[in-house]
Amino acid sequence: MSKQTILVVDDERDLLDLIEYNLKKEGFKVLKAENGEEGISKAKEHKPDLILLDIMMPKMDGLEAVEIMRKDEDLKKTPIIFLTARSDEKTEIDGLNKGGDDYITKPISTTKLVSRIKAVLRRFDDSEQTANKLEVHDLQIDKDRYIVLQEGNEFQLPRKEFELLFFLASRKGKVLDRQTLLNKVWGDNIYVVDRTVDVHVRKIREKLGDHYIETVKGVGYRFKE
Amino acid sequence: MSKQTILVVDDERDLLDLIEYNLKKEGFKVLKAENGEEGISKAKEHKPDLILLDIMMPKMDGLEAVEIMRKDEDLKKTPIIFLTARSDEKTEIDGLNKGGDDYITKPISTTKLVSRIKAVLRRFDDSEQTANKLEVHDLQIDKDRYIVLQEGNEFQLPRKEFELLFFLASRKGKVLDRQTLLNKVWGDNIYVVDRTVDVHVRKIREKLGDHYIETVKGVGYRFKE
DNA sequence: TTCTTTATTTCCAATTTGTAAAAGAGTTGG
DNA sequence: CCAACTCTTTTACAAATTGGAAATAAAGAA
Repeated sequence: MSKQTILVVDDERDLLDLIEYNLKKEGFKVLKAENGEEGISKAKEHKPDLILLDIMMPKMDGLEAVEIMRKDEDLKKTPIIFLTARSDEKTEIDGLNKGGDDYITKPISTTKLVSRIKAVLRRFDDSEQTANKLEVHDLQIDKDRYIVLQEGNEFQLPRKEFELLFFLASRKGKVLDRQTLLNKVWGDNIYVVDRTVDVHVRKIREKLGDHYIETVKGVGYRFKE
Repeated sequence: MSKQTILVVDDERDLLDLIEYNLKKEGFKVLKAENGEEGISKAKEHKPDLILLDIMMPKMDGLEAVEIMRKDEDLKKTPIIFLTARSDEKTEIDGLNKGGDDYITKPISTTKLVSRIKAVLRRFDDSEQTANKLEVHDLQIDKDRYIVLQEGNEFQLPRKEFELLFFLASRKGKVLDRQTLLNKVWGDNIYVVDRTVDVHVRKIREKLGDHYIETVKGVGYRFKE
């Protein structure tokens, strides 16, 4: 496995360095940013595996930053751990509602920090990497171009439909329940009703025909083998 | 799968009832408590699958309660979701450090509440550890695909029939009485008459032939060895 | 035979999915 | 910045399937 990258966003430079030192010792690649804006731009640029985000910062605070990140397609699924001073009694609590995945209070025990990071990364690790091009039945699904070819015809599916199709097709034959699909395709911290999956399945069927995705009643959906 | 139990601890009786109503509608079993003490004792007694815990309560508040629960062997690993009023700016943030697993602010959208609960439960569900493929006699039973293969022919059994067959086959040779089958296949707190098993056995025999499942009169059924 | 247990059928209820339509978000181009 | 689009999500209702209870028949044991 290649080195995992962690972006640390905090306005205290000393703390930033301390964290960097400890994470590097653990074999992570570390990026630093000193405020929300810088954090966002570095996040977009480097797509880190995890973001450590201070809540209290000048310019743009952590909560604002999260809201923006969660709207970004690429960052939507990136796990975020908040850092917060224990005495921040006024800090908004709903950081987790806004899309954080864990919470760590300062002062920080570096041991704890590392183990929390590893725990969160583990939770988000979907090791199941697949190639970017799939050929199944008479379909060619190209994730680089977000395009589906069916007997020479080119379909440009909307993002969610495409990703759902891609995920199902990459696990051909396996029945996947709605919750799994939501977690894997939509992301772990996105909460939508599971019937949303049905609607997308229907739209895919509408465009490509209904012989690719099979319904397994009471269980979920399966890409035909 | 059997019904999952959720313990809701909150001092506002109206809210308690509202949550109960919505969770029951979703098929959860619901326990209620109106303060921390009651919450702890009910938690110890019933070992719920998840606890929804209000932070602000008279007598013993949610954070105190969590601390105690986390010291209890049985409750240590039970996921906890905190409920908190949006305006509780003074509420201690470190609930999550003390062992909370998610945070929900009031006023509560019941749709969101339910999906968060399901997400957390899912994260904590480590039950899926059994092999998913069985080969017995001339049958291949594949739980990933929810498919049974018999000499090249593919059967797509309805869920209950499939699960019953899978369960029996995975305990080849062992006689299982109806009640056991009901508990294991239907779920612990589902109450149906035990003749239901007979009907499903018959349907399986109808499709795959009656030489797989043997009747042991007065006792139950056995998958042929 | 008679009593008990299981097999089988049938019917209805409950659950699950399909479908359409509307509301909500986000984008794009003028 | 607005208007028009497209995409996403929710909601409501229809359609399809599954699951369960009851009734009757058949089989086995005493």
